[in-house]
Amino acid sequence: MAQLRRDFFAAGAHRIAEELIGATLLVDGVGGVLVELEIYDQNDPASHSYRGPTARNASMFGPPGHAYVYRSYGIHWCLNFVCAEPGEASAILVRALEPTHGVGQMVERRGRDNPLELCAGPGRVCQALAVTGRLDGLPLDRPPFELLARDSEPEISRSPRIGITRAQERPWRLCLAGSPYLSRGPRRG
DNA sequence: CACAGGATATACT
DNA sequence: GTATATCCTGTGA
Repeated sequence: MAQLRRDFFAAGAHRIAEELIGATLLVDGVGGVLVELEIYDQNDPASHSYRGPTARNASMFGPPGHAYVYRSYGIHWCLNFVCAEPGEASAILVRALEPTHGVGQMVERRGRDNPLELCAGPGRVCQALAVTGRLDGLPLDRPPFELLARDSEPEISRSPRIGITRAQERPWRLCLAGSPYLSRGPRRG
């Protein structure tokens, strides 16, 4: 598998997200296969970047190929990949992984061992991979991050995004079709 | 199934 | 300043 360079992200988030389903994400050697992603672009009322830069979302307006990590509901962390298309600040939210590397460490960090729930949800992914605000703004092609391109093209299913109230109709949740590691079933948005 | 937990942002007074 | 909403999850009913 080839390491993805950060200029891979200097394109539209929609196209990039399709190419990332099935790729492998590691943080300090711990991680797995990306099976669920959501797209947020600047023309999107549900995106943090919609109303312009703030202290929290500054990374979304920085160079593509970097991480945007934000605190969710005051408790959890959520990891995004910053993308860029002309005139936009867009990002891809990592919602679920299929655990493949360092499963023991993930179980230890999460305090739970159900493999189907280890990384099924954006907050769980960050807990299992020890992603916190200290990684906000860091490049994705340097340690502790590692992104490996997929070997073959998977079947992708699209559905509405989760946990938002605006622009719910946009089918910008991308899943690896049939994966049991999703944060929710492939149906029902 | 309902809801607490609690950072960050926005919309009000 | 207060109030309300949010890219969520574990716990207890």
